[in-house]
Amino acid sequence: MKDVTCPDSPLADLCRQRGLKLTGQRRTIAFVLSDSDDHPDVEELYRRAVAVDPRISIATVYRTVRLFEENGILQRRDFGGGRARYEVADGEHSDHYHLIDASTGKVIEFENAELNALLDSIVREKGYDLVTTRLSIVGRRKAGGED
Amino acid sequence: MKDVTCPDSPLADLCRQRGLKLTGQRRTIAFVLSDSDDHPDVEELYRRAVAVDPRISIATVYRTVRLFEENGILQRRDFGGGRARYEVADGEHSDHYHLIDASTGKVIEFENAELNALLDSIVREKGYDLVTTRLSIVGRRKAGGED
DNA sequence: GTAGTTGCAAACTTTTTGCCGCGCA
DNA sequence: TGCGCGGCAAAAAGTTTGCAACTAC
Repeated sequence: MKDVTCPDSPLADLCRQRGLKLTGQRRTIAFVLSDSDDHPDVEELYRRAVAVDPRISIATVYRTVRLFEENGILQRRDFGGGRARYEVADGEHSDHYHLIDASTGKVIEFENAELNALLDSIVREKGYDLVTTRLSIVGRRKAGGED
Repeated sequence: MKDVTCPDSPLADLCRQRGLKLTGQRRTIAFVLSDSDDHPDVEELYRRAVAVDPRISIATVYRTVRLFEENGILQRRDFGGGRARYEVADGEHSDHYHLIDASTGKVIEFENAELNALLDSIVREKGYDLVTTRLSIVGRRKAGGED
């Protein structure tokens, strides 16, 4: 009995496109991920997935997250703090970066074309083609800034 | 009996300057670190330290590395691969970045003034003061490059 | 029908911690 | 001499895996 606990999602489609079996658990995890615009770690992902369908174990979340990463569906990020965090890989080219608030740990995403170009030229000059950039800037809110 | 297993080192001095007790183990670890220009993880550090003085436990390496980090002597880096890696913090301002060879995993350090300036202005524009930058670029050696 | 997937619990890996004797300042 | 440090081994925290049952295709 195919007992659908949650609807399809863009990530579920991607999953099919890559020829991966779309099990109930994967559909759920894909749904949760499609619905997230932050950078959850595995435990947080597990919490959200269980809220949708309690028949998911954390081992499955780990396995799925790894599978999705290997298939270019997810990207692993490391913001310090010991646990891996994940976000949807937005195709080859909307490179974005992370500004981390030093006091709150909050992650702010941003893009910057000039930065893209500069990084590209630096790497090229050293004889490499740019594959991925991982940039996190830790910053402290300037005195006089709004709360 | 003060039984010196290894000489003082720039990091040992720094250690004293911060008012930290300079024990034999710390001197050894400081020595090993001063002597390293790569990015060892704790286990590698432990291996190198034990080679100098076998009376060191891995717990001490963990404790020392954390202590040094808290005192701005070391910086923790995350190149993926699960374990934290460390390098000597070169004072406030010789910010440098890492280019990681996608095929070999080799880490190439570089500096770039233009990049420093651009990052600084980006962060400032968002109302923050730059504290630290963590930038790793993964690149693949261009076809036709030397080996 | 079958190969691939899941849940569970146990194993593993990396890092932290409690306790007590010891060494640095 | 006193307070903090280090060794040891056990515990925590995060992640992976073996196995038998199950499910998508």
